[in-house]
Amino acid sequence: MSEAIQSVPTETNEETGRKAGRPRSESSKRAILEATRRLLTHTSVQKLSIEAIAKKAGVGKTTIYRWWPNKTAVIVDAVFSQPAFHNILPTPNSATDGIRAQIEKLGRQLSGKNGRVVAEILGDSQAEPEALRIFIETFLQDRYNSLSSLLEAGKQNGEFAVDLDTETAIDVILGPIFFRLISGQVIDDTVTHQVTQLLLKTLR
Amino acid sequence: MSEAIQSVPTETNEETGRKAGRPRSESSKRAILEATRRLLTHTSVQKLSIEAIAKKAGVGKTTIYRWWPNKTAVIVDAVFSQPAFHNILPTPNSATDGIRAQIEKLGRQLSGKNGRVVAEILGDSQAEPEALRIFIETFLQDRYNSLSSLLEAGKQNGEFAVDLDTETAIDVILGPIFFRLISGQVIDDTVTHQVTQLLLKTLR
Amino acid sequence: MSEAIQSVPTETNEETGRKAGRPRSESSKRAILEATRRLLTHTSVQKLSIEAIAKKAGVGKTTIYRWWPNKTAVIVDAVFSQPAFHNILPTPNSATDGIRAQIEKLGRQLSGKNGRVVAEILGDSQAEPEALRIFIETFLQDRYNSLSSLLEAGKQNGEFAVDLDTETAIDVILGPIFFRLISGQVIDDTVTHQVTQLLLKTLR
Amino acid sequence: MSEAIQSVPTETNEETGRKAGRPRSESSKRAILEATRRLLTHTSVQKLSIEAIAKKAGVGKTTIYRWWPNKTAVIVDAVFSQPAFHNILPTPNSATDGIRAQIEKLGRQLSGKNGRVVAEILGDSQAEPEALRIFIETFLQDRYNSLSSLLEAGKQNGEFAVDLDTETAIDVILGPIFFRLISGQVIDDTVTHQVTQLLLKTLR
DNA sequence: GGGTAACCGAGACGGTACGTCTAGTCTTTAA
DNA sequence: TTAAAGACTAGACGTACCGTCTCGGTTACCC
Repeated sequence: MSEAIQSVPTETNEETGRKAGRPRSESSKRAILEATRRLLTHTSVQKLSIEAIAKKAGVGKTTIYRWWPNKTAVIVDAVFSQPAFHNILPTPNSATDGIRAQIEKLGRQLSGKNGRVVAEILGDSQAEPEALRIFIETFLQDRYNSLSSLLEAGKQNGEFAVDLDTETAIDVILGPIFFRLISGQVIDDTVTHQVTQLLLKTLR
Repeated sequence: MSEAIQSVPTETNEETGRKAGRPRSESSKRAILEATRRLLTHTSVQKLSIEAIAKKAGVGKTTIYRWWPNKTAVIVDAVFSQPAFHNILPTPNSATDGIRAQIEKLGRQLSGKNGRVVAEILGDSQAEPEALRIFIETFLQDRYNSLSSLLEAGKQNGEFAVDLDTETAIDVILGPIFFRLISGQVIDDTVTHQVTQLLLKTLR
Repeated sequence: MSEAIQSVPTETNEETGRKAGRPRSESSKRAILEATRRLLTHTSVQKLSIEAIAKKAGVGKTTIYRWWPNKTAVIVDAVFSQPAFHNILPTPNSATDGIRAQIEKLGRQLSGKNGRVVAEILGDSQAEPEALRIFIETFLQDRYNSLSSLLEAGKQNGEFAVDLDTETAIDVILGPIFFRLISGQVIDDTVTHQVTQLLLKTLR
Repeated sequence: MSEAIQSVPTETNEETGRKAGRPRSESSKRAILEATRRLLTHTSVQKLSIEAIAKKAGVGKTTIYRWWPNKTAVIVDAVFSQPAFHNILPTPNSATDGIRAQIEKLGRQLSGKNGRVVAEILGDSQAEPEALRIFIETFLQDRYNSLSSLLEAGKQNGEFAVDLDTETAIDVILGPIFFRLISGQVIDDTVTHQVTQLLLKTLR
């Protein structure tokens, strides 16, 4: 999202590397994302309005529309740019451990207030494919790729069945957590642990 | 007021169970649900408006608000009252067969256009707990109960592991299908078949 | 409905003048008028709704519509059936005295809260000729006729100029009071007295 | 929010008197008033809706509500901004002539279709003091002031009685015309002429 | 005393308009 | 050229009443 390049109009200053005209205000960007996060603690994604964000951030609506295509994009940006949603995990000892770690991390990310917000974003995205695409690219893709690698590795080193279909396996791994999320059920360590136990049996 | 004794106008008729006043128009109800279904083939759940339904059904807005608390309730009613969504399955030969049948039926119900509509309803419900409750009661509960019974039976007759946690098992069974639904991936017979294969191994 | 012609159904009883069927409920009528009066102390004529009257009177809306053609008719009935609006004055000693009495009585009737209600009724009637007709017949006609008689008598006995145009004279007599009413100015004894003084000079 | 300092965006420009932001659209304003006038030729003031005006003018409802507090304000604006309602009269030879001219002008303004509209506006205003205030300021005040000046002048130069109460005199002058207006009687040159004849006698 | 006609209350019906809200766009001045 | 401000069209929201209708049920007259 951040430094989206877009067009090359009006020359460039050779020395400073700056473009002509007023530069983009980084403080406005920060204010918008911060305002969005704050507002999300009190309102649902659907009820959150661009106008409210603009007002809270002390920013014109146009400024928001200039940098993000729609409401969902702003929210996705605001939510998933938070450190808690970064998908960095230590290199695992085994594929099994890696998958276990992935599920548990996901479970923690989707629990509590944060989980609710993600559910609402995901819910909102059901109506508009473009928003869903952004959600997937920003949040889901990473998890998907990690799991894919782990599964392939596990199949090669004998941890998992060789004839295991990777795509299906990923559905079975991610599905239960997301199902609990969208059906309004609690997600906590006990739950993720039990799911993991059951699943790992399957993959062998 | 004064001497206006003249009978007590029978709040509710004890015998017939009828209330005073003009009775609800069944034809209006039908028109509303039918209009909703028709409009959903061209519009998304979010973009569908009560006003459009009223206009299409030739009905006053008030009539809709009188009988349903909100848009989602109307849509849930319209969609899930269709025969395709009834959860009637023949008594299975075994718990395994029963679960397989449930997954495949669910897969068929959530494929194609119908699936998209359900996804949008579910998405919409993420913002409002009341809507989610309606969705669960109307659609999910039945599937949940059926699976619960089948799993218990399977545990008793030795088809499934005795220490299997029923709730977790259900999450793992329903999760993958719903995950594909809300992440915008195709759901078809091949997919459900592969998921079923993988899962049934787990439950033993 | 169907076979309309046949027989002459019950017409009217020759002797008693009663029709067949349940007679009009006098208690309902009273309740409606009373409720209307009560509500008018808190609401303006325009904001007063038939539904509110029906509810307050414990009466079906149909009953109101059966006996009065519209809201204004009910209100006119409710307001002008009050004793304070009866136009009974003692026989005057002279035409001059009679007119003076008429103006002062009118002034008293159109002062304070009652005046406001009449102004609102009159205001409402500007939009619908039928309502205006009812207002004139119920309230204005009497005053008009009385003044007309007094003026004719005055012309005959020499109190007023013989060439005085009666219609114009009435406009000039009633006009000032009503003008103050609708332009929101106070109407009290001082005002009516001053108007009377000025007018009576004119008529000679 | 944080360090979003960057200038104070100049609430109002001191020199040009312009505010920040897009200025009011004069063409929308014209379209609204024009649409209102057109619609008033077919509908009564009460039945005229803001929605109809907005639609006819090709304007959002919000734009109307932004600039006028209510329906009556729009209509008063639309009606009384017409040249026919400007109160410009040549300097009269005498106070008597001046008052005669005022009455006749008023009579012409309140005759026919225009008169009906004014009556409806005035009627509507009976329910809401704010609307009445606007009506008085926009239409009545001018006439009132003119008459007041003429009467004072007449009293000084001996045309009228010195002890004449100005306020009462104005009530007596304006009253008859407005009374005919709101009681649905014709207003034409004959009528105004007769009223004038009668009144001018009084004032001496 | 049974028939029947007009009444009654309750309240649902198709509509219209309200005044508010938000979306996404447009137009201005200032930086 | 971008920013903030704020006006613009468009259209849905949920509410309030309108005047009509359709029920079950109640009188009061008529034969």
